[in-house]
Amino acid sequence: MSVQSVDRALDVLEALAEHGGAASLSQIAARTGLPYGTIHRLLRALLDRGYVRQESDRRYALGSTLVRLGGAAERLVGTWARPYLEKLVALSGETANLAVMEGNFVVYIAQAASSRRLRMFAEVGRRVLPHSTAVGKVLLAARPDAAEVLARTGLPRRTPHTVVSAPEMLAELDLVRARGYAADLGEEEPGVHCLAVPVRDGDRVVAAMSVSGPAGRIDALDRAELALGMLAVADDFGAEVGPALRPGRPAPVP
Amino acid sequence: MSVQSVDRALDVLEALAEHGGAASLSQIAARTGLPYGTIHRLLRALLDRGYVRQESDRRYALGSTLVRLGGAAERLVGTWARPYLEKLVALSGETANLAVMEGNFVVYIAQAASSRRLRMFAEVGRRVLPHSTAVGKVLLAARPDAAEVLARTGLPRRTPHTVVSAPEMLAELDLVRARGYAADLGEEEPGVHCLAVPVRDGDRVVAAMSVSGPAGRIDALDRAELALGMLAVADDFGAEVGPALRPGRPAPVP
DNA sequence: AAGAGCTTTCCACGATACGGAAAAGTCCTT
DNA sequence: AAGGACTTTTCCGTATCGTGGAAAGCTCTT
Repeated sequence: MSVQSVDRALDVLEALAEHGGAASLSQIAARTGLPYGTIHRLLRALLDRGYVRQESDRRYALGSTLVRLGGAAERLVGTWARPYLEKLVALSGETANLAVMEGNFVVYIAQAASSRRLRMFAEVGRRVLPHSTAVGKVLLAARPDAAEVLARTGLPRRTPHTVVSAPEMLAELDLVRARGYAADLGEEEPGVHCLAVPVRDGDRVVAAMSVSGPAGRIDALDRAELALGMLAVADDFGAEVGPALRPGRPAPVP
Repeated sequence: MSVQSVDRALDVLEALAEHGGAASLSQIAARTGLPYGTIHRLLRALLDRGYVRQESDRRYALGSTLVRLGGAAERLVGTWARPYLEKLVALSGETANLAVMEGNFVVYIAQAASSRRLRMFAEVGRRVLPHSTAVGKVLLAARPDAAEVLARTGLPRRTPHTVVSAPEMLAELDLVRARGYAADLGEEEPGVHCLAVPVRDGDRVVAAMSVSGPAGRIDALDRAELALGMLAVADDFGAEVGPALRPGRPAPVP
């Protein structure tokens, strides 16, 4: 139920992105499994529009049109979210993020950085699996099909603390639902702890907001109290812009 | 020599961007001239991949995948350009930008900010008409079809200093070609002056670099001397990464 | 100089996207 | 509330448009 050539063109773009933004035709072929002729034709189409540029060594790289388009998309999402994320920064002193579910992945779509010297690096645009992050757990906890998602993605170990057993994760999701927030205690990145709460549009969870920082500083905070404050911010945000984040369809199966 | 459905899908994305990132199906139809059924099918394909989101009022908006891709593209272009832009900042003390021509527009694709308190705001991703900016004049001066571009875009007045007559602008472009750099003396934004130089790949101008800041500070500098320094930096940059900026096709006519 | 590897072009086939038109849904207006 | 106008979504037969294998053309090694 989609357009083959568009789908493949997007595959090509994403293959480029995963190669750090630049790759040769054969590298793209290896990654996408598409025939050379096809890739070349798609690249020409993207080239004509500035979505891709060709370097002097014939490799292909993501082009400047994407900078503009991505900027527009980011501004769109960012303008809505910024004031609320800044409230979270004020509340916690740590970097705040907004994330949504995209297929089986979690994508960070906006950020407000803490003003502290030691702080989380910008990760707007980053895609991670849900099982090893606080935002992921919140989003997963809201899905009736959480078990299937985990079955599809697996629970790869990211650090010694990552929860790698599906039943254990499902039990933790019950806990998340019960207390209304999720924690990540160095499960995605060693030494980095996070707290996340759901953003609701009515009774539906459409996104998650989190604060993250060095383990020591996060653990020094009263977790339940901070979560309470975060929930208030997230509820305000959800009431204002929730509908705009609502996904078009339930869950694309890979 | 391109793929119809990919081309149209990109038209749809760009139509969305031009509507401020969100638009209804019929608005997209009005802008692209494509039949409803076709647009709907393309939107579904983009929806499935997260390039577009559907809001609760059924309007379509640019999606979060674009944030990720745009970020990757920006990082890519930025990495190449940063060291050179920073040299310009060191040279002038002002914010430096890299811009390319995209169709009839000028797009800023990278920036290095001045460390001064009063400085230009980030404008990566911004699209402006060429006649009212220093980078625009440099890029226009390099095109044999400058007159046609001006005829297509017009020369809308942005400030009291904007040059709004095409013959006058063409005369100024001659001057730009002759002396090798262009100036914008408050023609795009009141009180903001810029100096721009071409980035060459061989004998071809593929981009422009500029420094911009408050009128007083820019005017205090020796313009010819600064331009000379900037040209040296731009030539180095062009020699290293010029080919990657080379546009794929001449100029899409709107 | 010649080869190996990668990129680009070509072309006949048929799968795929097209798009008009009808159905379904939504939102004003009376 | 109910009708009507508009917008969005679905449908389906047809012709077009994209497909991909294979050959030609480059470029950089051995």
